[in-house]
Amino acid sequence: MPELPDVAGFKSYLDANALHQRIERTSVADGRILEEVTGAKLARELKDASLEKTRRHGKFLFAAASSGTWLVLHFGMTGSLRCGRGRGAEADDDHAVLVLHFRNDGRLIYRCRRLLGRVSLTTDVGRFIAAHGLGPDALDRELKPDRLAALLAGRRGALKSTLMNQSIVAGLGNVYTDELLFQCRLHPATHVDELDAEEIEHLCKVMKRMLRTAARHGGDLGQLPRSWMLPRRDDQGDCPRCGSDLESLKISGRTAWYCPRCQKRP
DNA sequence: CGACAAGCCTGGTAGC
DNA sequence: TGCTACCAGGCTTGTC
Repeated sequence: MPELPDVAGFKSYLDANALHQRIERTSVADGRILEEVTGAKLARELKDASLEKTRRHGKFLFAAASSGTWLVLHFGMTGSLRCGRGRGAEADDDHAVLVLHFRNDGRLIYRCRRLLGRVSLTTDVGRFIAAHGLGPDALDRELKPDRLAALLAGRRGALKSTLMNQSIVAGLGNVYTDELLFQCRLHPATHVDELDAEEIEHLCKVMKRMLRTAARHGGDLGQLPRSWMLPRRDDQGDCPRCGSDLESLKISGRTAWYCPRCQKRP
């Protein structure tokens, strides 16, 4: 379930392990993850180049190759990165879908168990973001409360699905949206048009704080504050605040977990 | 065996 | 009437 904090973790991982190494060859184990690019083109563009720096926007990770192109990684629900060295580094990895083999015998492995992730190339990150209709990154400094209010203005759907809409704000998924609603004490069925300006301002501040905290830990659930609901988000879970059993319901086809006592319907 | 989880795209439709 | 926003369904596969 890679959302913004998890992708931020992949970014740090790639930065620490896979930059400035010359790429000898690229292999694609399953072409279904490729978007508007062929395996042959990907290999051609990356051969003899090295990854020099990375950028993240929402749930997308971009890695600049020295050849001038950007490798675009989206992780779907089950994607992740891993680096290996030596023979057999990916032999034990059934879900290695894309592998960059470096000259120094290291490799960057993009894993994707359910093949819902996407790999692409772009020459212009800004244009890619615009073409995919992505809204501002949820941690963008320019995304202040009044800007969020403007983005939500005129919307009438459920707040939860609206926050998960990547064309409005990029980065939040099902899991962190539940946590955000929990921290704001908003019932998951709350609709956007029920919020006043003050509530949107609070929502914005809590969203930033939550995502910054989670991103610092690379989305590692074990390191999140004890006051958070997220690690308990299942039918065994109880509310870290009041101890009530957590409940779930479906909002736009997605499971929403919440505390029935702390998150009252308005 | 069928249900379910997740992100996101598609297509039908509800609502202004 | 016409457009947009909304939402259910499908993709995918491992797990229960």
